[in-house]
Amino acid sequence: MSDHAAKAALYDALAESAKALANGRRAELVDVLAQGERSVEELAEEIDQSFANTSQHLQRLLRSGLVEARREGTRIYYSLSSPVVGDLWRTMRQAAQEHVSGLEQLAADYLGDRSRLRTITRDDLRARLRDGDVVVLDVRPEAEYAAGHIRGAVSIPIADLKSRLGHIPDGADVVAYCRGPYCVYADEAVRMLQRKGVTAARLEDGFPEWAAARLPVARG
Amino acid sequence: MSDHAAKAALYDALAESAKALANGRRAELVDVLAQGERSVEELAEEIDQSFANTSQHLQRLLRSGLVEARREGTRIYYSLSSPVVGDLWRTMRQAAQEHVSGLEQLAADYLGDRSRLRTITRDDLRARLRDGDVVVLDVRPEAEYAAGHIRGAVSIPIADLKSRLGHIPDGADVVAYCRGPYCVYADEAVRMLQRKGVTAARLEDGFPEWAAARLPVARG
DNA sequence: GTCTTATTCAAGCGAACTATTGAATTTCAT
DNA sequence: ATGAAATTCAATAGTTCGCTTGAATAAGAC
Repeated sequence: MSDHAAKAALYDALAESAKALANGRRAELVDVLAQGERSVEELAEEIDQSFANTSQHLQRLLRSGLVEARREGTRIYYSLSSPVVGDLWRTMRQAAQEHVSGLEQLAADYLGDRSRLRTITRDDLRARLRDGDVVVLDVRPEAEYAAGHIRGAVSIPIADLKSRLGHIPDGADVVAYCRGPYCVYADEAVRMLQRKGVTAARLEDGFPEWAAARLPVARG
Repeated sequence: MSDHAAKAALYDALAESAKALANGRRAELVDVLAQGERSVEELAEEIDQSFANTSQHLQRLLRSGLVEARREGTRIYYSLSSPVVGDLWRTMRQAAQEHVSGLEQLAADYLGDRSRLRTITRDDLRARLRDGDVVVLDVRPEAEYAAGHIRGAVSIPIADLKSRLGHIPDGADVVAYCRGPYCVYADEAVRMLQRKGVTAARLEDGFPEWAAARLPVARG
């Protein structure tokens, strides 16, 4: 093998990890898997695709080594192979945010108007958690809360929020969070709370970013 | 537009930054551009491709927003749009290192046997620079040294090393570095020095990694 | 065993990607 | 203006990608 053929082959292999994420559906899959392991069925539901297509994308991720599979009875659970995969997804998302044109508009199309949605940064939330003057709501599905959440947060899945509004103490200052910057649950929660007269804001991003920043987390 | 169509469009856009890097030749281009701006001609030479093909890949990177172009007379110089692009490339490379199977073999095919090549980490080099008991050699082309180098390093492009071996003081302890972990210049330099009886090691990676770690750098 | 459920496999087809070729464009120098 | 150099454009062909459809497996329940 000539020298530049060997070099080309090496860089082709390095590009494999990018190829694995070079598809919107696979990006969605990784985004969901960053919350914890999932079965094919759950994943297909999350990304609005057929089983066969979802399975195919998962096979591709599996071949790239970025995800792992585990069989449990009749179900197969997929998960990210390591934290570096989450890093890759977040870095790639940030690069897109800074450089891909038209992204803001697409985000607005999906998320709606966020201009009236108060947001706070991780550092702000951390400081306020230390002061203890804030109620933090994890509005993801319960299983995701169990797999890991911001230390001190309470689990109220978005679907249950309406019926549990009474549990929010009067005059509370609420911060809601969910999966990440493009997750709609926290937006919904904040809007619902604001309509009820509760002071509420959303964390700028989600749990994976919190954990990646090595801020305090808890499980179970 | 229905909700899951909007979501799909958003994630498609987020995946654009990965698509831009999802090709070995474009990965090589970004790797070179991480050293500083280059003309199309220089880039085509570096990645062993035709002008037309190189230009095409650059257009694609341009469309993704990851690189910028600047005209100077008859030449057009490309450069990375921001540091986050370098972060993306390094993260993606690390993900490939950890998860893409067969990569080690491909690296060995290109780089040859590295088992006799002493390597030192960034932190080690930093400590030894503080103690002042080491000669650091930047063996990249001179223009790359000028665009930025490890503070305290001396520029001896690999092509000039042979004729300047006399300048290495007797009994010196040398560390050579170049573009990154898969750059061959430092390997060559260390081998050449070791044959001459000089104690030499290569930095595990290259200048962009040093700079990204916010270790001391200099210019000019 | 048979049935059911979860997942994968296999084939097909339109779309996008990649390298090649040769012509066209832009800028500078004469 | 004319010519030369650097780069891009346009057309092409082979390859891979991505979604659909329907059949095939694998594991557990009956």
